[in-house]
Amino acid sequence: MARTDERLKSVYNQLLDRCSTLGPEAHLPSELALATEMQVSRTVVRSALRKLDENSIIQWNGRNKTVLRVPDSGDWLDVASAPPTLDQLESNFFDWVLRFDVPAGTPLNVTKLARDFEAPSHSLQELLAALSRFGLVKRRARGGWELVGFTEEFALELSDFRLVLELNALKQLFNLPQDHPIWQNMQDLKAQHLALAEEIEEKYHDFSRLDEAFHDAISGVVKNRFVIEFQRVISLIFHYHYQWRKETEKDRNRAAISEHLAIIDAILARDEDAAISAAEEHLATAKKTLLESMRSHEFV
Amino acid sequence: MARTDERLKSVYNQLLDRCSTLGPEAHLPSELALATEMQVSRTVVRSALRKLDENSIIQWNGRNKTVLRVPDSGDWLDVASAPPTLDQLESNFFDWVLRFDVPAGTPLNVTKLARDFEAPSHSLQELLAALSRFGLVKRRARGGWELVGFTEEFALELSDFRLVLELNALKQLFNLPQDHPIWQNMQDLKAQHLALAEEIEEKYHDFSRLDEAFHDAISGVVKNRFVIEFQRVISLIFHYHYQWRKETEKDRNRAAISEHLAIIDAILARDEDAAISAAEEHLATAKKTLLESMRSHEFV
DNA sequence: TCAACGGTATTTTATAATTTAAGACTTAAT
DNA sequence: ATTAAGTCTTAAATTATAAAATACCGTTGA
Repeated sequence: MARTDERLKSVYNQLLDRCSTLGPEAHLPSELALATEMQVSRTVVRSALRKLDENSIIQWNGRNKTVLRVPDSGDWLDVASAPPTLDQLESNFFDWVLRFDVPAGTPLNVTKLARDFEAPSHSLQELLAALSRFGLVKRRARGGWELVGFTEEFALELSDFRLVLELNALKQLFNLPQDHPIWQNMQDLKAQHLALAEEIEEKYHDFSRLDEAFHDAISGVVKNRFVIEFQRVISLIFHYHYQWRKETEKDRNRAAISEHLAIIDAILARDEDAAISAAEEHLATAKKTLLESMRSHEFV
Repeated sequence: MARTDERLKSVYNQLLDRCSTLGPEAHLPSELALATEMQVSRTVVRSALRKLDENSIIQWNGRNKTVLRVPDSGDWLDVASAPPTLDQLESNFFDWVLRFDVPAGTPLNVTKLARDFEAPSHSLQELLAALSRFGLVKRRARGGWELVGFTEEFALELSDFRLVLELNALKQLFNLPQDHPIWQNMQDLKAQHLALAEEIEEKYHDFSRLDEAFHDAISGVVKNRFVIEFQRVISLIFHYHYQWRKETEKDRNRAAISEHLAIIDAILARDEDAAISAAEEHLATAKKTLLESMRSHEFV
């Protein structure tokens, strides 16, 4: 019923390492120096030093910290595996929802999810609170959470919003100076697309990576925290979605490559109108595919 | 270390009310009926019934629940005032940040904020987690939170994003059928703007409400949960910001009214290009004002 | 006979106690 | 005088736990 002493253990082990390399009789640096180096507070360093003193590995007396003996292998504490970060947790969550086609309206059990994802339930609560802002989950009337999930409506709205953001990015792209790296980046992407088109029969799986790179390149020109955050969620959802909907992957990717190339060519030709209409077309296809694959799975 | 029994107390009191009106000898409805009516689980109803039985206000025996006596005023339990909802909490938070010009980088103390806002610290945590998605606050390296806040950069990005969203809304507006309520709405708004322009000298304070109504009307045509959520945050920030930055309010509002009218006229004339350029102009002014008022406060 | 009801047991949620960690301030040593 | 160590207060993170929700099952009575 308190926080874990993982940090203490970690610092203790790091100090053991230090004692090993320094050897007996050596003196350890100041508390502050150690704290800064190990990126923890002095309190933790002092706790670890006290523990080392108790275990007679060092003798600690004021600012005098003398190594008594070289620690042996049994002295190291095994530090529990760190819980997943919020980003990892988010990925896990999307992964779970899409992999198991979790239907809309499913009640989300925080405790169970926390167990499954091996995360503190408290982090789950936070993740759900954050996702509720995007309308992906919602709070139930008398406590608990519920998946709103990937309904058709959600997919439509997601795609529409993606369109707004990408067209905006595209417009901004044309205002960039000639020496901006984006232009070279587009040349490179064109080459990569052409290369993949050649070998689409075998390597069609590689498209997913290229797709992400392409959209990231375009969206990346917009330096706006709101756009960036949304883009993150959008690409996460598209990414996971396509990962579990692979029926007509080859054909779909072949088509997408030529659509990408149309956009790239328009960009390289500095033809804004052409680029925008090509992008509109591409995103319309993406929307259509998303909806079709959802329906074919009797998803929702 | 458990949830509060506020719900139990509330149900207990409601049952007391019922006993009062029914009078002695009367029978209470079934557990399920009571639970459905009071929007709680049967467990709570049963706990409350047990308590009433223990206090000899009713006699409870299986499905027989007889009122023994009319409760007197001392029987009612005083139920603690409900903590603020997440929406209220959010408003309180913005209010606090802008009212006190809380500078960027300020560490946010969850416990202290929870005390100040009289909310469970757990709700604060949730709010911060959600706001971090909009880049308003961020998690610090070793625990805790920090206000990113209303830096100039933030304001710029906010305005830019607002522009993207509103122009998008405006474009969608022109696709709406002739019998859509928006057109009448615009007529009404025009009248209200003209009326306020007449009396701007005295009533310039009323503009803030009208401004919100105008922007809400335009943004409201977009039925997209992502847009709506963002719009909500954006208007919240603009709202609070203007509430605490009143220097040149009269002039600013006078100018804004005529800009609004330009947009409205273009909309009513079904002139999309004119509407868009008028809106671009208006939002550019809003951005300029936002930045100026921030600078004049040596804000940040 | 069967639908509604109450009893019981099992989750699940929300909260607060608890412990670790952080940080501010004070004192001591070089 | 400057830097480090000691002391103490406060905050954050996590778990233990009571409260509430819910699922299940036997019972009652129309």
